[in-house]
Amino acid sequence: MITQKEIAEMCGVSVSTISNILNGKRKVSEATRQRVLEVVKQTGYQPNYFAQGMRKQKTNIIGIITEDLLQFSSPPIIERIMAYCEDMNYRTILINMRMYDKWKDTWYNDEQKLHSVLKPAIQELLSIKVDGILYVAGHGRTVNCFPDDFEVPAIVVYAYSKSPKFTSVVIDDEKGGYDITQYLISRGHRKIGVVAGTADNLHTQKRILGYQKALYEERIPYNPDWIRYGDWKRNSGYLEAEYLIKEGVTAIFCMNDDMAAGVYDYMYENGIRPGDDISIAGYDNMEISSYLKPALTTNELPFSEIGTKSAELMIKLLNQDKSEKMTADVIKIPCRIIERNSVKNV
Amino acid sequence: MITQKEIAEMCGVSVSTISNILNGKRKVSEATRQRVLEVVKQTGYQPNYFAQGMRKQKTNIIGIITEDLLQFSSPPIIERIMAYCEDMNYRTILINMRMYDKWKDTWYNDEQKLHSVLKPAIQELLSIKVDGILYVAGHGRTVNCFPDDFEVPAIVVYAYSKSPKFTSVVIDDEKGGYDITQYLISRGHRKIGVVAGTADNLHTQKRILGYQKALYEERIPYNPDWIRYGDWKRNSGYLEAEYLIKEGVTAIFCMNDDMAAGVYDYMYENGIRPGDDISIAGYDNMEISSYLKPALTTNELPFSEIGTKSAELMIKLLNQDKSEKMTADVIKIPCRIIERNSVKNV
DNA sequence: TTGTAAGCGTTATCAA
DNA sequence: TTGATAACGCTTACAA
Repeated sequence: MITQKEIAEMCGVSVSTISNILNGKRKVSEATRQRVLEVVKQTGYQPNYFAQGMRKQKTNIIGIITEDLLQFSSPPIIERIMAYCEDMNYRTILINMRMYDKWKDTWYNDEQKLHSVLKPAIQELLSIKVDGILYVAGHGRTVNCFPDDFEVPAIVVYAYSKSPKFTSVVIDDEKGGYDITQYLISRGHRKIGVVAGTADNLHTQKRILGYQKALYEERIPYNPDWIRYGDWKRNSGYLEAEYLIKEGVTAIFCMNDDMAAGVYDYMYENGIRPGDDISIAGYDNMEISSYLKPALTTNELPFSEIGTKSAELMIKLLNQDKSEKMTADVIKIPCRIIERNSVKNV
Repeated sequence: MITQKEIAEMCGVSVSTISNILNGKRKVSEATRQRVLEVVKQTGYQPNYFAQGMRKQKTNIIGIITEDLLQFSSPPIIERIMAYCEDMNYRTILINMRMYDKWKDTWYNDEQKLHSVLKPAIQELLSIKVDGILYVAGHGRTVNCFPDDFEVPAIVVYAYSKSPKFTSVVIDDEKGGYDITQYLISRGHRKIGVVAGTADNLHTQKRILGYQKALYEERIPYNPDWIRYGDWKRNSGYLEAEYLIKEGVTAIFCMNDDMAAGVYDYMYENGIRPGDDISIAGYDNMEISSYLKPALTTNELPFSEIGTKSAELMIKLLNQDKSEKMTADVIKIPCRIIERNSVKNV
């Protein structure tokens, strides 16, 4: 690994001159500049980030902490964060806490478990002197990741920050629920059942709010019995379909595609044609939604936009004056309806 | 960020004493040891990895370079690498080259494109003084990632290293093709068609070899016309199904689940019952395989094992004597057949 | 048993 | 326009 010292020797100048040239800091004669840059190019010299970071106390590195890399939301979010940072000449460093591997699904609201792995992760990033930290949640909820007096710029991604000191970037679930319901209504449906997620889930709650809002705006009465809570799994779509169909709904809004598939299952088994007889809308735009027959109309999760937006905000945070302290905020990214063939006019 | 110097002051000893205690290097009086460790704990002191790495020229960090984090193979492989390294007290650092984002699918055999991003990535890891590098390919093939005289321990994961100097950890495709064919034969099938991947693909070629071997062992004549090359997409399963079925095969081995789904499509459209009338086996064990009706028997890709094995080899490499130079090798990890309902006895 | 000092590769300050 | 030197936080050889 070639160093500035070696370059200096090869050029017959001092290391500070090399450093100055590389950083464009001071006036240097064009002659030496050329000579040095030539050697730098030839040798393929790369600065040592460790040494740089040590000296400058800032590294141009942005730390990313992910709750779980295997969550389907994580890779696309992280990918876009990395892309944006790369474009802006920042490096990234990723710490994967692997919560699911360690605790299955018992950690969502267990602060103790979370902090037992989060604290070392943060320490590591701090010790490495990252310029900022992005916390990428793997499960949407309100999460307490950073202490209120945290000194490094930090943003919470795909979950709501408990502390109002930190900006969160989240899915706009209320709008998502609203849009889907609105879409169904625009196709003439007025009796719309819902296969919701688990009742304690934030996504579930906000999407229901959106559903209510859309009904309200159209002056359609809201019937709480038509909200059926599932567990996000295919079978709970199957189970709740029966109830809703007996209630006489003309459309069913499922809060994920798997449960929508379960609704299809029930319909096929009972000679009801999805789409033609009863309309169905899903959520997530997972692979399965295009495989279903008829292909499922669903709401696409905006992971890429969430990633890009988060990185963008972080870099903005880093480049602002300390004085003008950007106020923390909750940034909501809308979903996009993917129209396929499971919703028909009534 | 608390440093050794501050700890030293708080304890009234020198920094070298602190360092020695922390690294268990030299004899230190139990009294001071206790005192120091107490303060360390209280302050939550964390060593600065930069400084450590600079001084020691070794960091206990393993670099991971991934061709593309969004490939479905990458996250599970990387997850297991990270898990194993964490267990063995190594940190990891991930560089995502994002090849697909940059060049769609035109980069597989374009060394120029590859090296334009790989070289800086390697430089970065080198400058950071990682102890070793794992190269995680996103597309199975023979790849030229490291120069022959590369000084840092390196392993190629999910692809074959062009240079024999480096160990590769790959899927055992030949065994995979063999196992599936063998399985079909054991169910009484003797006329087995294949919907293969693209002809120039390494996975395709090796799986065909396995197919041939299984036929040969059972003295079943090999009919090259029954190998139909697709493009991995669902529709090519649909297209090739027609030919194979007209040829009178009783079973079809598809080299991925998507193409198997295409075969199902053709069968449904033509009143042929998948499983009952003609048996089907897939490959990959993607989500869709359990959704198909009947659920698809398929070969699971051993990403976790590949990840674990790679990390294991790396750490073994790092801990061996320089002298006994472990010989580079090609480690083949077998797939596992997931039996579902698409294969019936004939 | 403990401390001093040099050095890892940079950058910043100051002097020449 | 350039160079010497100190400092960042840590480890280690050597001295005490």
